[in-house]
Amino acid sequence: MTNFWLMKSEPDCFSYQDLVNAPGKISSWDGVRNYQARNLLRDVVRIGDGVLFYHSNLADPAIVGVARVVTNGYPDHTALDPRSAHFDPKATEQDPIWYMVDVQAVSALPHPVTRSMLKSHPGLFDLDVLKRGNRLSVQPVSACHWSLILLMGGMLVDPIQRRCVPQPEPTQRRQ
DNA sequence: GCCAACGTTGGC
DNA sequence: GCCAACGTTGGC
Repeated sequence: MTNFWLMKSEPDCFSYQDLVNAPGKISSWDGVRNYQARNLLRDVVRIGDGVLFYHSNLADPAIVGVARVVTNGYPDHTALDPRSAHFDPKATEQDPIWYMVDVQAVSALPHPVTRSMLKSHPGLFDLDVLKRGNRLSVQPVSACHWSLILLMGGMLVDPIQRRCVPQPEPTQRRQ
């Protein structure tokens, strides 16, 4: 069963283009230091899951691309490195505390789906990232929201599920 | 175990 | 740059 996620990153720190430029278009998603997100990365996120790449902390935050999870969760070794910005003195080899997955860029959205676009779509009123004060850097996305956001971004073929994106049922039909 | 203080996130 | 929301820390 494929699950879908939204992952947030400040593009000044790590952008979707940085992921595209990485060897094999793959990078570890390291530095997550929140227990709720850690639990998702360690226990729930799985190889093959789809990722919406969200650029945060901008004048106009936006979902800009699709990525794929290419590893299950494994210990985030940057927590053990005193030189790392994400060093955690409580982490040890025996108890790494923090976990990460690797993600691979799949396709940029033909056009970014901005936060204001997300907010203005009635089908996305309950999207987690739009909720006030939601700071979780890894958030679950429903299959419906996933498809809808791909369509809004101009992507007609789902590159994760390898099929046409299902068109939403028209709510009204002309005679 | 409570809770005030503090640091961080991130939209605006 | 402001500030609300949230998570963590640490004194008690």
